Amino acid sequence: MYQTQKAHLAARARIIKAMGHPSRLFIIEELGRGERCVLDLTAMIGADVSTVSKHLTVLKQAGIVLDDKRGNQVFYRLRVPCILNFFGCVESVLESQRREHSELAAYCTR
Amino acid sequence: MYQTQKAHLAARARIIKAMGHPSRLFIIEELGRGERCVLDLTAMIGADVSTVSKHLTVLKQAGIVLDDKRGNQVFYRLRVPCILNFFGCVESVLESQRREHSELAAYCTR
DNA sequence: TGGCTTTTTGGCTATATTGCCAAATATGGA
DNA sequence: TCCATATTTGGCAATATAGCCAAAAAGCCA
Repeated sequence: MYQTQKAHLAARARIIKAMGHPSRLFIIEELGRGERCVLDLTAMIGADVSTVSKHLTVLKQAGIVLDDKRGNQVFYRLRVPCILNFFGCVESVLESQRREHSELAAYCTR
Repeated sequence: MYQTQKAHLAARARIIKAMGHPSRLFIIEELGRGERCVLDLTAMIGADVSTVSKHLTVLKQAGIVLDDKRGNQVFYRLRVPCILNFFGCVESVLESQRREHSELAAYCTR
């Protein structure tokens, strides 16, 4: 196995792993209906707020969701519409991360 | 959240979780090309045979792969063609498990 | 039978994940 | 400013996961 292939597999695995939890899967489905704040999701899931917040952090770090702080609340939404077309979505996430990285790189040398 | 929804989410999560590892993702892709025995995969992955065997067990228990013992070797293959159409695949796996369960139930009462 | 190959299992350690509580942080409003 | 609300962070304990080695199990062939 090549090193580049390993890295690619690890990147995919990171995203898929982030989806591999019932509460996070629920969050993804719910965000498929529209943006939600942390307490909304917490009420639906029925766990501690801090737990839900950490799940959201996992999803954010995997590049699956985006957050938007408005006033007191933080609204989360899907970064890419993942639910129906998943493996394509893994690629979309990776691609948009690559885009972001190259934007960042371009910004730094500007 | 309803109990049935929870169970459904947990079932999905189990399958996705099984895919959330680089070596297992590699195995899935490789099996997408055709059946492979354990040593074939082990050589490609470059880990201990026992490690690869355990990854295959995880995939098997998740309903992602099937095994077929022929003589000395065990050949693994995908149970459903997952790679392109993933979320549909989650459902296919679940459905085929349901089918299997109802077959089993029918068998037991026969 | 005995030896070789292939695969699985048991056991162990290291590491990661999950979930809670408590505390910190941030924001808006009285 | 002070308080209430919303969210995140730190810390901890319980549990799960990953990887290796050694050993067991199963099949083939001489």
